[in-house]
Amino acid sequence: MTENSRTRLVESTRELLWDRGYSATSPRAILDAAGVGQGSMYHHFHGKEDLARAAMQRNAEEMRIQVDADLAGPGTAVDKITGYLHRERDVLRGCRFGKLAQDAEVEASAALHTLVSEMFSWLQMRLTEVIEQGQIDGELSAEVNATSVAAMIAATLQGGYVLARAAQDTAAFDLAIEGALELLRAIATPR
Amino acid sequence: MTENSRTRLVESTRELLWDRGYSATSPRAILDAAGVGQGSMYHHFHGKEDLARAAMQRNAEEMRIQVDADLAGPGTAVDKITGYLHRERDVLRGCRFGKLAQDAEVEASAALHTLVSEMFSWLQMRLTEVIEQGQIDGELSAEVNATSVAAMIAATLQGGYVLARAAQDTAAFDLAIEGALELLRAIATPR
DNA sequence: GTCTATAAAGTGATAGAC
DNA sequence: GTCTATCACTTTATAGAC
Repeated sequence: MTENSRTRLVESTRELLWDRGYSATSPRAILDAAGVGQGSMYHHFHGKEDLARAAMQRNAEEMRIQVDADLAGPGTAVDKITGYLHRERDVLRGCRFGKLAQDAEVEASAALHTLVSEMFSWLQMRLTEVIEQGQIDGELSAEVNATSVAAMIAATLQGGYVLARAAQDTAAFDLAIEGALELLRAIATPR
Repeated sequence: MTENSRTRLVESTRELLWDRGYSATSPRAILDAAGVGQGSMYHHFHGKEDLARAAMQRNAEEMRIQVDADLAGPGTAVDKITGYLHRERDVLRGCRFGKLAQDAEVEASAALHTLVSEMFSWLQMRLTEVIEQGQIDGELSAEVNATSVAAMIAATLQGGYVLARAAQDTAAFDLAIEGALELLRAIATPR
């Protein structure tokens, strides 16, 4: 049972980080959610920042597995990106990393910010690879810059979360994704 | 001089809201930045929320004027949207409204959330109008859904801010914008 | 109209009992 | 390894002097 409190702390932190971000998440709220005392947290972790780091590392592991599952599957580049963008998401809750990227206290913490930064640069690299392969295969126009299209896709996803949250309606997210895919198909050669 | 303290409070709040969001901005920080005492704030406003509302209303006025200036100018639909997307921005500071859309305390306040929500629905409406006019003029393909392309453009902008902030580098923002414009031009008929 | 003093509650962290 | 008690500090807000 030695690892049970630790795990519960990390899982509670992951949920609270997702809903309220880092700055607005108090150790007290984490302890209440995990159902453990304060001493337990300071035994397993150095403090709030250290606990958040552990939670974000778990998020990164899961995210990489999910993205790889979407992008490494069979089909064309458009199929892969469509699969990635259409994956079921908790849209109104937002992106676990996107929310933290905007958090001033995360930005002020090198340890925390690095995790966010690396996640997004890895994602854009993976998307770029898929688009470049599509160009090599003659599926996508070689005229476009693969890096910028990859950035546009990652941005549409992140911005879709923002628009949906502003409208309190997932429709805005779905529309943005649809728009990106419509335009992506416009640079695909009919086969 | 009766309005001087009030104005200074609103302006300081606008800056702090932009940098730290709503939850993380304390009345104390606002007072320090404005250089006025606490009684002054509670004389002019009911409290933190009321002051934030006044600051966000000012932001909304400015935003509408700027967007109208970009989109109501001369040129084609692609020209207008290119002008809007290429407007000089303080990218690493992010979007005044996008940041607040993600703030849990803003979402919990009907008065504050409404301002964010109305801003984004108005923006998407204006972008949709421009794209629809481009389709009527035969400049843009009638095949695409104007509403979804408008959502994609708004999302690319918001997401571009997120990516740039994550990378601490405006290049990610510029790439995303470039990608969106490349694809937009792909549905424009050469003239 | 603006100030300072103060309050009650919450913050992140430490101490020490068990 | 986990608990509760406590700390110094900050939060949003009110009271009352000037």
